[in-house]
Amino acid sequence: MSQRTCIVWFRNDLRIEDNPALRAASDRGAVIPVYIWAPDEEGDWPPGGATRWWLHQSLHTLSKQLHALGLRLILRKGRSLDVLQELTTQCGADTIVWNRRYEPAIIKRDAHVAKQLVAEGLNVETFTGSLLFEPGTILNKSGKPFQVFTAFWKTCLQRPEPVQTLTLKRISPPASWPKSLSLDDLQLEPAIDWASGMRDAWKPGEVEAQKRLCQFAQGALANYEVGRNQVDIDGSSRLSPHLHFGELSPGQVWRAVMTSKAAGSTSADVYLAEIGWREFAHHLLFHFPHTTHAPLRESFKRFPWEKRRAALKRWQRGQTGYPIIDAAMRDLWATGFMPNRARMIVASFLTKHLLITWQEGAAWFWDTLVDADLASNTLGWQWTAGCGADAAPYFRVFNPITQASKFDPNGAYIRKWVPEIAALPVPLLFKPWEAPGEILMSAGVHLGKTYPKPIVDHAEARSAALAAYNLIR
DNA sequence: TGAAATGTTGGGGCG
DNA sequence: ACGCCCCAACATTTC
Repeated sequence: MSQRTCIVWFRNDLRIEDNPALRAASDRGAVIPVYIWAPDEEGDWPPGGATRWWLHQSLHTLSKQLHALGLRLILRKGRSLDVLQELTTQCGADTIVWNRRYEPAIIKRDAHVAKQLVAEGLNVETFTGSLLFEPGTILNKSGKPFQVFTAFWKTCLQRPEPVQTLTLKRISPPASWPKSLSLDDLQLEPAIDWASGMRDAWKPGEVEAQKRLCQFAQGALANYEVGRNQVDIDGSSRLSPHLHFGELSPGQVWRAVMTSKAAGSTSADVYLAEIGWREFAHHLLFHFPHTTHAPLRESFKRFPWEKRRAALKRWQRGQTGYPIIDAAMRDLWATGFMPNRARMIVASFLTKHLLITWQEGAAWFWDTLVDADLASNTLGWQWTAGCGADAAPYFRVFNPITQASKFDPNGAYIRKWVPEIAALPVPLLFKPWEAPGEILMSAGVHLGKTYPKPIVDHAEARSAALAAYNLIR
């Protein structure tokens, strides 16, 4: 009697360890791992440039890992349902398994795919693989979704702890392998090579993700409460892209924190709460799928956003004349990343100083971040703009000078990314327009030529933002 | 997971 | 010694 054959549909779960779908498949019979490139099934959010670059590297390492287990990663592109149907027929597979994703367009697609496959007599099993808590299961006393983080997270923490880790026992290949495209056929990498900054900053893939997790849990975690805000030394974990692509499961992160020497400290709790925000974002998107493009708070539909093409471009390229903003935006452009503190500062600047819609900011982040995640991106931008769940009050306008002096006190971050003003001393480095002529001269800075004058005046922009927000109160 | 304006307090200089 | 003013430091409120 020939063994059963099971297709594992890999998506944002590009790992071997603690992978419920892969584990289930290996228990069922022979395993055929598949990745299908289908960007036009992602609704209004096809993967951006940085995401595609990362995905290429991550698929490469996953493929190598599977090879070491005696398997292959079958790569395909096209309509997911068509590919899966073709493969099940070709391989005589009777079961298709995957770990669930929660983006609105993907939920719809997956439901359709599952329905069709089941209608053909195939077994479909799906799993919770990228979240600690399944969306829809964390509700308040009246059975509604939480819109305030602390209440949400408190409820999560009362649930049984995620303690299990799934490991593979044995895994067997099918009798024969179906055809696969080569990774280059997917054309994920940029035609013009702009990714050198990303190559220097990142090592995608499960093995490196595990290393970074280990390093973080033994190192920066202990000082996370303070360190996460220090953009100059970067005390953040930098695990977000690994989590987004599922190279790590949140359960693995959870356990690494709980078994580290920092376990139980305030820093450990603060870090776990960040994992909690990730959960919160996914749950919110699940309950309020329209928030990817519309504000959660209805009143913000009336907000007088301004169309400022030129200003948007200067923000995107790090040419606003505010050093901390420009440093962060150039960091993003070069490395596909920005520390969370910097994200809040630049997001506040775009929406409040420039009065440009958060959707424009979200779109830019979507294209440039290696950790671009629809749920987190949506929550983050709506939070900053003041129109989302548990949002920052509308009158909270970050002062880019104060923020820089607090979180980049020596100016190291600014000097790294805005070298043309590096010779200025602090605190003038944070506000070059206040520097006396002779200091600018000796630092080789010519405002308006070698570095832009500020795009707006802070005090004026602040009161304009407050006035605009008053209109919709 | 702010910033700025306004209010209060208390030490020290000074007439 | 005393009151007055200045002002830094801190607290509160307002946006």
